[in-house]
Amino acid sequence: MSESVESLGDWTRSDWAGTLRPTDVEREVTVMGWVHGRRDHGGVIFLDVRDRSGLVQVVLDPERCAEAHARGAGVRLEYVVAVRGRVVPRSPETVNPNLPTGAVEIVARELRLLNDARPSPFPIEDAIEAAESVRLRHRYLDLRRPRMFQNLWLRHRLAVRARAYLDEAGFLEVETPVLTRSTPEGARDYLVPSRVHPGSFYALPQSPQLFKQLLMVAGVDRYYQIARCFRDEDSRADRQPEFTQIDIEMAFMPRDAIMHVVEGLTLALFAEAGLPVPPHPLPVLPYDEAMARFGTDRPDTRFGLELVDCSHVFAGSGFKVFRDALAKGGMVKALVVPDGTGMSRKDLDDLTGFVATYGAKGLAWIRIGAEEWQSPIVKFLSDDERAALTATAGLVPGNVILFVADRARVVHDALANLRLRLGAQLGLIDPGTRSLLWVVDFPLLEYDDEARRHNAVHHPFTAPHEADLARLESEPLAVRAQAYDLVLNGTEIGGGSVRIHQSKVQERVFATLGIGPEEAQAKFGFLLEALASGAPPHGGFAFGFDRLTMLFAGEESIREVIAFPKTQKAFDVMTEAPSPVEARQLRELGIKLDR
RNA sequence: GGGGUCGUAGUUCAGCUGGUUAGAACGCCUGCCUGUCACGCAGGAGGUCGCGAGUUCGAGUCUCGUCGGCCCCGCCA
Repeated sequence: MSESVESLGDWTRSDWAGTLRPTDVEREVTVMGWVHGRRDHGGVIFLDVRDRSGLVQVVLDPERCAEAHARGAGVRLEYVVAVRGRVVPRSPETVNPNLPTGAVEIVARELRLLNDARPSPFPIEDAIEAAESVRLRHRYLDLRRPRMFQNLWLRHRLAVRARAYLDEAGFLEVETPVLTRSTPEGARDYLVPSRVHPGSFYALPQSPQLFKQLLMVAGVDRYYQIARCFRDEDSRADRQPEFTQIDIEMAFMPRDAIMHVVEGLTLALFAEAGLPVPPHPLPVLPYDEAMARFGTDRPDTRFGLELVDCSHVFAGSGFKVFRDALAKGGMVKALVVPDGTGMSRKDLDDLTGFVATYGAKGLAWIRIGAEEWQSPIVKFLSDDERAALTATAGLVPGNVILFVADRARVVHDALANLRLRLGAQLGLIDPGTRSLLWVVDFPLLEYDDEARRHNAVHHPFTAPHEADLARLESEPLAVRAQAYDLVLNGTEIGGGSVRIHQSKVQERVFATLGIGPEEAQAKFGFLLEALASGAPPHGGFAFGFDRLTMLFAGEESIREVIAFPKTQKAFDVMTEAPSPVEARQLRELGIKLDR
């Protein structure tokens, strides 16, 4: 076929294929795109020509234009064509109501075959789902599908809107280095060997965190960047080794003012995505309350089914599992399923297996009947306990109450995930509603049992609440951070904090984290020097841009909103990266492989 | 690192209790067809059943290992 391929010549497109309407009738148009469908009736041939806007039917009529018809005989699916012709109305019985362009068609006057194409490994259709690895291997074909183009388009619109919004608010987009310094905090770094410094490595940034703080010291005052970030950790449906943040930092702003700017941007992005703008100002939920009510710092508040703390009920219980958990400083919490009559014994067993993945050793349950309680554990409960439980949990017949007893961490983890599963399973979530809220007042530090030291919950540059600062050394775990997360439908779409801008405070936090002065100097000396050089009060935020776009697009994986994503093993099946390199390249870098 | 699940034609899948020639649809190729739009009709090509061992007279099917995709735990803001 390739010998019949023609040049584009001086043709230019006059119209997108999918935009033609009856108002275009009688116009001479030129459309260009891919052959999406071909119906050859021996005489007349119909071509569906597709571009990113949609498709339009082209008629190749041997009586009206023999040459175009002859060319059309050799055309196959996904060949690239340019068509010149007249837009005509279709006769009433040939109108296709399933197509936006279905009331018209183009009668070809000239057809140019711009390129041929091998058969596509999968149909270019939204409705037909090919295996993801096949789609990724031929991503350029996958992206021809309307849904995928819509996702790219939405992502683009959101980026444009974010830039416009921040520009109007006085922010500068500043690029920060991609080749930077490894900092052993946080996630594993992607490393890049240095040729001119053998044995030394750059790290790809996990975020531009330190650079944006330095820009505040520099007096930029308001910075943003749509920044690529890298983390060498295992992927998930919502995690890729490289991902994008809308990264923001601003100076001379207290926490609430920063949150106000971020909130304004978020609402603007909702509008840009064509979604109803959530009620605002947004609800603000303290971390402690989020954990108590939902067991997680990113609650999905589209439905109830909140956790009920039953610890006080079982303090001296005859049920050993509960009593022991409490004696060890743990807790007993429960979910009350309003109508559990449809839950079988097998359903309950499945849920037990489910909570086990989060470390819960069991899931106790009681089925509240009109006459009696049905449960393997009911025989251990006293009348007083039953009365107290009924009052605490507001139990009524038909309920099923599900308990987890363990350390707080396990109880919350298990019940938070169980709550989400039941919410979905019981149809408690109205897919039309959206829950957008702030979670604030995170603890500054958490205790790492294994390493036997304190870790920063957010990162080590997060400012403590001023009121809590005095307790940093005496009661470190009681110190709240000036940090804030934005949560949409139970997914964290971004987070930020007021940063420490005084080197004395930064040194105290480092000390509490067990980072001595020498180590701090070695790892973050440049930051401490900058803080000592007139750093203004400042803080910022970072949106997970992929996640945000995913949620707005209604997709279940960020791979659907990333043009060229990697597999779970961080492999690019199209380019086959990563790949082995030439021995010479390794020699230049001074690298010897074990194998 | 661990758990689950999947892997059969280009694609999506079926393939029973292990049984001799591995099927369907779509796509592809050839021919026919002047109003279709999931066009239609006739014919045809196309398979390392992911890979490797093992059990067996015999393995797509059973066992073990291994590789890969996806989901999850660990890890990770």
